[in-house]
Amino acid sequence: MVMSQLPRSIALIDCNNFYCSCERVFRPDLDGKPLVVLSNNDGCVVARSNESKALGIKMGEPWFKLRDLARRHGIVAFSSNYPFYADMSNRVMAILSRFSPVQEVYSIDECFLDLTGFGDIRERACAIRRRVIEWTGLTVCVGIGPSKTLAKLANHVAKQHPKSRGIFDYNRLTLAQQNSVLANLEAGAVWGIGRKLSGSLAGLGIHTALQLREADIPSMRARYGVVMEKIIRELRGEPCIEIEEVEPSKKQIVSSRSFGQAVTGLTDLQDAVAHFISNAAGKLRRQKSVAGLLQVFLRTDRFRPEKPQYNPCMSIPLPVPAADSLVLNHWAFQALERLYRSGYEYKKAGVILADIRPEHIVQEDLFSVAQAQPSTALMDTLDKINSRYGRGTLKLSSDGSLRRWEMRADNKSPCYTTDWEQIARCR
DNA sequence: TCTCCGATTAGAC
DNA sequence: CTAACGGTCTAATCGGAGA
Repeated sequence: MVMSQLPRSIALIDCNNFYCSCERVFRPDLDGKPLVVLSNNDGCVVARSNESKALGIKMGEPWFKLRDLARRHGIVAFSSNYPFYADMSNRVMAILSRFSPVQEVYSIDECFLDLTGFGDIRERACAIRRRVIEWTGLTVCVGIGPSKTLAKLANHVAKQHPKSRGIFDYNRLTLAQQNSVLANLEAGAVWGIGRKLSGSLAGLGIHTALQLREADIPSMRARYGVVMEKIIRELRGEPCIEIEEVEPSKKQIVSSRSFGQAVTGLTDLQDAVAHFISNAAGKLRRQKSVAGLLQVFLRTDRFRPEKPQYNPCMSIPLPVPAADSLVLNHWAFQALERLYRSGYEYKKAGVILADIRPEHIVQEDLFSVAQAQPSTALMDTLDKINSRYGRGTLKLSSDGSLRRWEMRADNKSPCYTTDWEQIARCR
């Protein structure tokens, strides 16, 4: 017997204007006002409410260029509050996970659910929306399609058309309707097609998602590689990108920051680097890995080309792979001392942990005296205390005591959901 | 000539 | 008042060094 394969129903659920909506949940007085949330250092716009989008504010725009517009329209700008958004995200993801056994948390505000085989998909999508709004105050859109790429695309359509009321199921369309949806979408709206690629595609006369779907796979693959082939196949309804239920462990961990003010002295840089190391090493230990390579880099202000520029970087292969903050910090300081030149205004610094592998298969140096990683126990204790009493309760003595490099954050909301002290402070 | 590596690029959010 | 332009991550690709 030949079974005709029903298309899979993959849903992409995405919170609308996530960071702005989080802020609004606890500030209903801001309903109807244009809101933006700024990146670290209050640098760029990374989230906009509908009112801000209507004012023509673009994603990633530098905030200082918008000061005038902001004053004229009473735009409210929040500094980003990541612990708060992360907590709200966890709540949303926990709710969504009840609607399917197969979930991939794709980003802080998005996840894929496999809804294949559930009876009334549209009813299920409605239930998802209702539940998330009721339990968190956040609004989500649900896009459904036979592949992740088409689910993303359906989600995009759901967001664009108020008529869809937040839900769009590509699988329910006739072939003619599918064609018309794709014909009305720019190729650049397809997941994986960014600025450069849409420009290049336009040169080939490919402007719409429909034209991209119809493109010749062998020649597109020859020109652009495997990724493009997968995108085209997925647009044709052939799933090529699997749902990843278990989060793969990181292959690289970066901790870096732009400074609130230019930094010139070595001690300030050491202070910042110690902070980056404890942050990165903490993440490394959380995923039970060790790093074999450490990189340290410094940056001057690239937006001021008239000032002397110096952007050095140093890689240190570690004699024994490590996750110990003290060990990593030791090597980072060695690198920093070699990189540092006085007379420059540093605007950013960071560390990168690479060559990452699981901690348990670490091969000890054959000839070293068996010294079972001296401060593993110390790091263990440090991690436990910090996770119980809050990040930054215990830290390296050289970490963050000077804080001259600290970021700008002029309008940060309280950590409403994660910090009792700050909850007490709101009315 | 082939392979491996680091650096660079492109994309996502 | 002024100056002010993010952070993390992956995969693919490229080009040079070394086998």
